[in-house]
Amino acid sequence: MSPSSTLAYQTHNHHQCIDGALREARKLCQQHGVRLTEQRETVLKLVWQSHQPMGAYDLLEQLPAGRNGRKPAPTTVYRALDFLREHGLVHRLDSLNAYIGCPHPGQHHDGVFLICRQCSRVQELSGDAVRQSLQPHLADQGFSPDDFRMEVPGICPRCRQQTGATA
Amino acid sequence: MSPSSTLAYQTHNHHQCIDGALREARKLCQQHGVRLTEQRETVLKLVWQSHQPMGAYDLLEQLPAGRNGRKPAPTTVYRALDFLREHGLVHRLDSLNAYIGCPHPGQHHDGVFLICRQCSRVQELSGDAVRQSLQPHLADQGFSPDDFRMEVPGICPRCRQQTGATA
DNA sequence: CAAAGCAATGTTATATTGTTACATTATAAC
DNA sequence: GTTATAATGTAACAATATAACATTGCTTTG
Repeated sequence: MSPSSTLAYQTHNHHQCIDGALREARKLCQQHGVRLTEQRETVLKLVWQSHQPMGAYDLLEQLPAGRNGRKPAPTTVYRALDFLREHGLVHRLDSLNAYIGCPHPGQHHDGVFLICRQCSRVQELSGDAVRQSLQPHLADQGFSPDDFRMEVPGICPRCRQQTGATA
Repeated sequence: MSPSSTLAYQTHNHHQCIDGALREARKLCQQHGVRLTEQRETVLKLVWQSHQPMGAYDLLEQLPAGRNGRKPAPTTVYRALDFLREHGLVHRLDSLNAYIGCPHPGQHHDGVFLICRQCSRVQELSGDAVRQSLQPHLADQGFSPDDFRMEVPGICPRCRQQTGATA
């Protein structure tokens, strides 16, 4: 696991996160034989501007106007997000209607997302433990899962320190 | 765990599910000292008409007109759903923007929701196993979780039999 | 290179889901 | 009964997402 994947709740040089994400993205798209166009890369950069998930319309607002000088329409950003999600570069957080960059694209597509309800920063963990623990119960039910994504709201270490919250 | 909580993917007398849910709801509301008004009960019944989650506007369509003969507004159904959720009688499935009755209200508020992508029926399991398996990793991160709800899309035993799907 | 075919983007309109604010009515407490 | 509070009605609107069709731009191949 790359170092950048455990940094959401620590001070770190975020440029490295961004650069790493873009490098990974270019590599993966080349491997998959698909095009990381300028717009797609722009949206990916916008998603990666922080470890906080971004709404589609927030991203839209930040997209630069096209050559005609007009602001892009929602479709634009949704298409870019669809592409990035198909190739595992971005995740959608259903509990927030928001999107966040994947710190280790191409490795596994499951994941546990720790979402701080205070600062809204998100840390992605591997979903392996959850999958393991769940598998026997699913077998009991005869249920065949597609994936094991999970969103866990709570308080991150940083915010707990600052506010003194204990729960 | 009551028998009704393991029946979503089996043929069963669904009236028992409905009756049980209403009985439980009345009991719980009395215990909590809150009012299960007619509208709230109506919405709860509508949610429980099947093991398939219902969208808020689907519920709204089925709500009877008031004494003035006019159809209720969205607020109406959202308020009822908010109430039912606050008291653990109904869950919201974020991945579907839809609502489903809780088969064991008042027991635990976590849960794993198996969602069949074919028939869209939902089976709720206990979230204990998931919580257990995740706890050490959360401790590693210093993260204090609020809850452990999880939505797992997949294929239920019934649909797998019918379609021969293997994955 | 030119033309064809396909991928990506532009454009417009609309669907779906959910909320805010304020008025009115019903229930409970005194 | 009167008052306080909870519940519901009503109207407008905000936020998120999709559909349908036109246009532009790559890229492949003759």
